Amino acid sequence: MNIQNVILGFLVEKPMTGYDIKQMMENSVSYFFDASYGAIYPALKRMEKDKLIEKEVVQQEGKPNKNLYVITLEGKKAFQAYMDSPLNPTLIRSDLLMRIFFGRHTNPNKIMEWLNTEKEKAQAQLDNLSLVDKKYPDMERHKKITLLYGIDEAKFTLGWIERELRRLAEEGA
Amino acid sequence: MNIQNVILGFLVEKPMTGYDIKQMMENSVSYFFDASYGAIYPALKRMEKDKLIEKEVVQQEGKPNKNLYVITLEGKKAFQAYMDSPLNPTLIRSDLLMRIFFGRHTNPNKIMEWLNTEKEKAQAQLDNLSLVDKKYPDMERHKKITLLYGIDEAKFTLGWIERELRRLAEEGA
DNA sequence: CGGACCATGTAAGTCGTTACATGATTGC
DNA sequence: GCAATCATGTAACGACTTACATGGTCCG
Repeated sequence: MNIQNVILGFLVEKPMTGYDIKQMMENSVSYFFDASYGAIYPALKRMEKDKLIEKEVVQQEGKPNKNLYVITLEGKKAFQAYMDSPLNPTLIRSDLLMRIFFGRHTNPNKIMEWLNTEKEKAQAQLDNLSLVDKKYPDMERHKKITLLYGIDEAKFTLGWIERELRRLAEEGA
Repeated sequence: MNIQNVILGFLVEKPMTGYDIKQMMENSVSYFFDASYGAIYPALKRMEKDKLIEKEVVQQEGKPNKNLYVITLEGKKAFQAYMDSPLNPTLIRSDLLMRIFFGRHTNPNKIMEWLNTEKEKAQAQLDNLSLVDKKYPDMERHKKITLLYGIDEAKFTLGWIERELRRLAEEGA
């Protein structure tokens, strides 16, 4: 999976601008994929050149013009090829776990700080996704599956962090 | 967190070769960080040039020579600087979730295939980590915390996958 | 005698990120 | 008046991965 596959996936569902795509990603897949504008815009250019998508300039009053991208037949085929290709392994890179792993070379307070930082993030994630879930009760089946996964995962992470914090507090006492 | 920080962390604990470091990573932090030889060896060279580590060539009989790397005082300081720097956010990139997200553009069988592929991986992860846990009962505290996290996470993933598989089977029936 | 393990390295390519650059409107 | 939102883009750089290259020992 790369940025191109993801963009194709969104454009299969409806035409969008680079800006739209970024917004979409942020409030739907951000907890398992993210991309910057610096990745999205060049990708769109490349894909247009490769005839996977077509640009349609939309004039707007009081706003800058938009480049609305529409997927082509070739683009749809490329997306299908991605969906038919072998599954790529999940990538995880956790600075928190790495630091805990080397935790004996720091003081316990720092570990608690890290855990608290991460706890807030997990809580924010949980709140945000729960809100999305409430806001769109008729969400498409598959999108809902991943959303619920995100919620479950945030709860799992939160639970783990809280248990660790409690343990560290007890040991410190 | 980058490869250099991680290498420094290992070398703080004891001198190692590039090969050792790779082995270590594979059976301790591989479920939240991984690196290839193509990343490790160049990093070691760079770090030696930067005086963070020193090379000691070890002659061996019947085996190729080893480059054993020892951390310097400067290296230890660099590691401490890393441990004192702000925590970096966890990075997750899940092809499985992305494909499920776009799952309505494929057939249900494919989704079950993906889930089964991932289930086997999670099971292998769980078995492997459980074995490590059993094998080293006196593991250093912090390393054990991350190991137990890995075990819990694998169980969580496994549970989720199994629930989804059951749901899909029921709906398909 | 073949595969697994030990051991190190480079070159080319991929795929991004960060920072910079621009500029209008809307709401507080 | 200032921040946020809308909207697009580039240049420099970073941080890898993959494939290639080499070669010895140990075990079944």
